[in-house]
Amino acid sequence: MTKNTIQEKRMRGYFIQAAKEILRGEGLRAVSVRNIAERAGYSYATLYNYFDDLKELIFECITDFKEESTDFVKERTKNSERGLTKINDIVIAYANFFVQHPGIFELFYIEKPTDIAKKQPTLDLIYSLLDKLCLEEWIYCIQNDIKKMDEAERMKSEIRFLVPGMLLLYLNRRRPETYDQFLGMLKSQLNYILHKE
Amino acid sequence: MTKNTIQEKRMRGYFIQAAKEILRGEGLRAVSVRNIAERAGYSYATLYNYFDDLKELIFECITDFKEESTDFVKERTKNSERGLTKINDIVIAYANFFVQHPGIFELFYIEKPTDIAKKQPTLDLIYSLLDKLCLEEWIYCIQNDIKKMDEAERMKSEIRFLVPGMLLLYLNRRRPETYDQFLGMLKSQLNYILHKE
DNA sequence: TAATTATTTTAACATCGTTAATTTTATAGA
DNA sequence: TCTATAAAATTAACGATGTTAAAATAATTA
Repeated sequence: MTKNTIQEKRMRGYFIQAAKEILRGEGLRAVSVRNIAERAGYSYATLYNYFDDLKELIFECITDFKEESTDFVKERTKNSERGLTKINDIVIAYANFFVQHPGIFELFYIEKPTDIAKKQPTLDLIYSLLDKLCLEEWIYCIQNDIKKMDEAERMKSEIRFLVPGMLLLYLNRRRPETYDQFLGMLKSQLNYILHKE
Repeated sequence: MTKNTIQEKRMRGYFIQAAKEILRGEGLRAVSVRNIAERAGYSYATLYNYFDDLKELIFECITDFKEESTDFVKERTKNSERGLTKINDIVIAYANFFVQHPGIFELFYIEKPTDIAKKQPTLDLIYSLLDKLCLEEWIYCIQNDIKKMDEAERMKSEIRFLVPGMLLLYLNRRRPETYDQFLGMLKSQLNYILHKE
């Protein structure tokens, strides 16, 4: 059944593209089978010729968005001074991406995968995304004796929980209330984690 | 319309009770109007005589669960040595409560309030819950010169984001994979936050 | 007991994801 | 080019969902 022909891939692409547009614009709760199909220019049942179910389609979007976020962060930090400064900037850019696309945050961190089996790699992808974005700079820091290995590990761990935690409270609970406050808080937390003695 | 008679309150209580049972047992996605009403012994439309909509009922449950979590934490930490040790224990007990009741975590931190206006106090409640649980001990620490005021503030802030962040990744993304790993990580992070110099 | 009010229930609507049956389109062989 | 067959897309339908309006029942009052 999985012929994976060019046409088949193209069709999948149409639906994925449509789903991504809705996700980006209106978030996860605005997505529906009929919604996506209409935007893709097909009937709702046609979708099921190319995806097992809606979940499969949605999770296809994740890998796409993962690359978008990676590009976004890299573009924004390509001129940052190497080392801790760059790590700082990467984390801020990463958080910024999700503030601009709350629907993608939902997808990455909140949406429950009902059937976990198949998507384990996808979950790994998300969990290690921020780590991967920073990896190169952490290596740089260790090689240049800016931080020790175990220090770096602890900081990575702190940041790994800090960012989703702050985003969750800001995007879903509006705490703090303004973006400026959010950014200020993130910067101060980061500054403290990275530069404490 | 809001007569608030005893009978009216009783009726609301029946529905709230039913909703809480489902939330506790099967989580938010298992909750439905017909579901709750059946468990409460009434028809589904009767619910709308006592609540504007399902959301209102669900958010009523939050205040109830808030007290349950407070009791849970207090009971679990009443014998802890005062000061940083007790703060440590409170945070761990708090996290533990949500691990045992993931549906309540969803309600507290994840579920999006579509109409924010009315529930602003409820959101404050959640945001400051852990802070409140620890407040007494932080005062103790400051008064006994264990920590300075600004140090304490920074630690409170770190913990405020750490706990939801870790819970989000563990409960919704199964990272880390086992509860033991989760607990170990939480303890090590807490230990570092509270005792770093 | 009769009339009125309050409460509860049933019926209905629009939406959702998904499947089966049906129609349309494309392909193959003559 | 016409026809038989395979592939693809569409419509119809099912069982859910939250919510509202109309109908039926129960409680209260005169």
